[in-house]
Amino acid sequence: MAATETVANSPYLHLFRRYLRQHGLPVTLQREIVADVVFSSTEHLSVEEIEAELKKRGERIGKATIYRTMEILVRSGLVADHDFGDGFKRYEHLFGQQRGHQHLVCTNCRNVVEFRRPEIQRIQDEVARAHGFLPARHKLEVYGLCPDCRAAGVELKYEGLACPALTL
Amino acid sequence: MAATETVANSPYLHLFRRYLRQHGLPVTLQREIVADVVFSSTEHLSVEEIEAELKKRGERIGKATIYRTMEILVRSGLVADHDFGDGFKRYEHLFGQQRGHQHLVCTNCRNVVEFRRPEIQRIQDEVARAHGFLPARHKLEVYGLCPDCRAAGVELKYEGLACPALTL
DNA sequence: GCCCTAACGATAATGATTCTTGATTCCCGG
DNA sequence: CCGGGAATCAAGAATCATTATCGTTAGGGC
Repeated sequence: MAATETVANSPYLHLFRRYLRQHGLPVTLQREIVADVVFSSTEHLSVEEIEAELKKRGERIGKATIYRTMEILVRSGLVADHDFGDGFKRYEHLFGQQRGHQHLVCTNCRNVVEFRRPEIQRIQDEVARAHGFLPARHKLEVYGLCPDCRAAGVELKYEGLACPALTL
Repeated sequence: MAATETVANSPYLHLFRRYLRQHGLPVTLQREIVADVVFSSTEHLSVEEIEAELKKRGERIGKATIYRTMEILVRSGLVADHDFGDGFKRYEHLFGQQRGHQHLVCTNCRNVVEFRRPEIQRIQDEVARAHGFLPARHKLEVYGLCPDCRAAGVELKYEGLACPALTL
C-alpha cells in the first residue's frame, strides 16, 4: 500500500480505537478509515455513499467490511443508524449532536434536517411508565416537503379516500 | 372454486371497494380476501403472517398479490405500514384508531402497544414550520422492555462506550 | 520478529420485496 | 347475458440490501 498512513485523522478516532481495545477487537486500518469517513461527514450516509467516498479516497475496502465496521460503530454508541423508508439504512456519527435529536425528512428529495425537542424525552418516559415499560430510546421522524421542493412547485398529494375523517 | 363467496365480510370492506372503483381498479376476490384478513386483525401483521392466515383459511393467494394489495391499501389510507426494525414491514388497519397514534415496541419480544399523545401533532407542525417544511405526517416510536419481559428478568444492556455523556 | 487468532476481500447465500410471464378474470358496451 | 381488450392473477425468477463463507492476510501479545 502507498500513502495510507495519514488517511484517518478525524479528532474522534481515538474514541473508536479505545472502544475496540476495551472489547478486545483489533484496531485495523480498514476500520479506522471507514470510521473516519463517517466521522468526517455531517450527512446521513448510506453504505453506498460510504463506499463511494472510499473510492474517491483511493481506498479499496470491501463492502462486507463496511457493514461489519458500521455494526461495531453502532454498538459502540458513536454512530446511529436510521431507516427513513428508503429501503436501506443511513448512518450518522453522534459528535456535536445533542442527545436525543430527531429528524425532519423531505418526502420528495429525501433530504434530512435535524431538530431537537427536549420534551420528547419526557414523553417517552411518561408513556413507557404508563404502560409498565422500561424506556430505552425513541425515534421521532417528521415527514414533509422541504423549502427547496416547495419553491420548485412540488406538492404533497393525498390519493387516499376522499373523506378519511369519517373512517378513522 | 368452492366456498369463496362469504369469505370476505369485515364491516369496512365497502370502503376498500369504493376506493378501488373510484380509482378505476378492478374489485377482485383476492383483493377483498387480503383486505379482510388485515381488517379483521387488531395486530400489526407482517406479510408472512398474512400469508399464514390465508393458508389457514384455505385460500391460495400468491405472495406477490399480497404485496400489491398492501400497496393499494396503504395508498388508500385505510392501512398504515410500519418498520419497527425487524427487517420487514408490518401493517395495521386504521379503523377504530385515533388519528395519529404512536407505538411502544418491546426490544425483547417485539410486541407492539399503541398510545396517543395529541401534542405530537402540534410538535410536528411547529417543527416543520420552524424549518420551512410543509408537514405531511410523523412517526414516533418508543422502544423499551415490556412488563412481561421485565417480569421475566430480561434486562436492557448498553454495551457502548463507558462514558457516552463525555462524547455527545 | 513469531505465531495464533481474528479481520480482510471476493463471492455466494439469504430474506424481503419487485418484476416477468402466460393464463385467467374483470368490466363495459352491445 | 356475451365477447373482447385490458388488467390482474399465481408462480417463480430477478433484484436489492445485507449477511455468511472461505482462503488469505494482518494485528498484537509474547
